[in-house]
Amino acid sequence: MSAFKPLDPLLHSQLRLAVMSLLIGLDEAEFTFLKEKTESTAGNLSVQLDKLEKAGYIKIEKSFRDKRPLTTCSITPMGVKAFEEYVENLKNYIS
Amino acid sequence: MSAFKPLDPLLHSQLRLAVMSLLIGLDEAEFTFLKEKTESTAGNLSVQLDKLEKAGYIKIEKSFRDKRPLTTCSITPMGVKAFEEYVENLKNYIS
DNA sequence: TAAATTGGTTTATATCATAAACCAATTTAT
DNA sequence: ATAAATTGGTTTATGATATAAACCAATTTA
Repeated sequence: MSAFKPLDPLLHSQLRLAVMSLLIGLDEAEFTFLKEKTESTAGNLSVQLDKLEKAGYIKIEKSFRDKRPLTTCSITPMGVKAFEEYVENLKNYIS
Repeated sequence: MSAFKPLDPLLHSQLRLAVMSLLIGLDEAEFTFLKEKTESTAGNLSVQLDKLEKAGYIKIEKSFRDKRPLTTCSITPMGVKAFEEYVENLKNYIS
């Protein structure tokens, strides 16, 4: 019991975890919203969103609004599962 | 409320967190015990213990037992505080 | 006395997080 | 009209980090 299960390295990152934490409670979120909430730089956020998308944890949709580019993110079922598993595993470390 | 407070980078590491998690429940622990429990390599563990010690989070004592080197670790009050704060901050991310 | 084991440390490497630099388009100021 | 600033990002560079691999000294076993 209570062994230290490995923590998904993709989620064990402050910014990516914060993003997932936000997305899990929302239908979708815009790039700028995530940037504000996480207080990250655009560059860092862009890179980390890419990684989450490549892992299949989030979906990224690009469109235009008021002639401006608009990036919208949402968590996937895979992402939800990964997040929940990460949290479960983490509990062994902090309880 | 529920802002993403920064996570102490020294604790936001799987192995170091596991070590702290073990030490917080014990008076002291031997190197080999930590190695077994965390399923880490000796090299990795050695490096991470060094970092925790340099941060003042743990105390490392070296002695001999049965003519063999014996490394014993214990958490410091500073370490306890840092761990507790880390856990508190982490909760914003996973709840 | 050679080989294996114990209990580690040091070094090398590959990955990661992050910031800095950049880019295209739009809006605002002159 | 055009230059400067802003928006909404992406790409690139770099320094830190985690980890494994190599190493070392002493002891024990074959």
